[in-house]
Amino acid sequence: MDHTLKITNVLADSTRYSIYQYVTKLNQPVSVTDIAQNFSIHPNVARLHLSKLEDVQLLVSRTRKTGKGGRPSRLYQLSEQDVHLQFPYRDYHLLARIALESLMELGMEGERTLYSTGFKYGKAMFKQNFGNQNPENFSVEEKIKWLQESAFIIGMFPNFEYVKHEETIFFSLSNCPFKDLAKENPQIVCTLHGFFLEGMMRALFMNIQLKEVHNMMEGCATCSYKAAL
DNA sequence: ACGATAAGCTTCGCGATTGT
DNA sequence: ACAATCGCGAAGCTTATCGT
Repeated sequence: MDHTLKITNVLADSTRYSIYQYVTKLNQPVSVTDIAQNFSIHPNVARLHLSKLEDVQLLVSRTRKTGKGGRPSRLYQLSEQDVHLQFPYRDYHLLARIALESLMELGMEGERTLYSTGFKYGKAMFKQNFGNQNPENFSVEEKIKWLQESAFIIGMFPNFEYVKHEETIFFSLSNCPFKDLAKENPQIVCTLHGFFLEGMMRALFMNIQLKEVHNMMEGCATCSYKAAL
């Protein structure tokens, strides 16, 4: 069967799609038992769903020795390989590469423009979703909730932690929407992503300063940031 | 080497849904 | 109305690892 058809077929099942989203958000390997418990389904069914997702390379699996004896359990996690579906066919990834390379040709000026545009788009992205609200009237916790919802819309699943006495928000991203491009040019793309995120946050927190703490391109499980309010 | 253990795999049947 | 397909659960089988 055509690979595209296979993917649509696999994701057409709502349980399977939910499992895929669950694994994406969790950003941790899951076992058949985990899925069975979380979705209240029989382990056989969970296994079937997971193996179908693996079949189309949305997930990959490996075995885990328990150290307790017994057959090792199988752990499923997100595939590093990106799966794209576009109808009709479009190649925005190629367009992004062309645009990025063109900007880099312009040197420092191009780089600065890239970052300021990223910032602008981050801010606009947030305002597009929640622009009608006045941030003045809301608590930090409520603002964080908005940020989280806004990030969900564009495929990021951040975990926020607000440390009140330090006036600081820590957060980590398990899924980078720019990962594909970041692999080719981590320095530029990750910085751009930082500016984009800062733009999003600046829509809510007027004086926020964002700093990258960990980067998944350097082998960390997530990208994490520290934002001083 | 072998038994115990734990987990995955296979097969079958049931019921619901969809297609002809 | 009937056939085909699919999701699901149960049961039994197989496989891989550990401890003795």
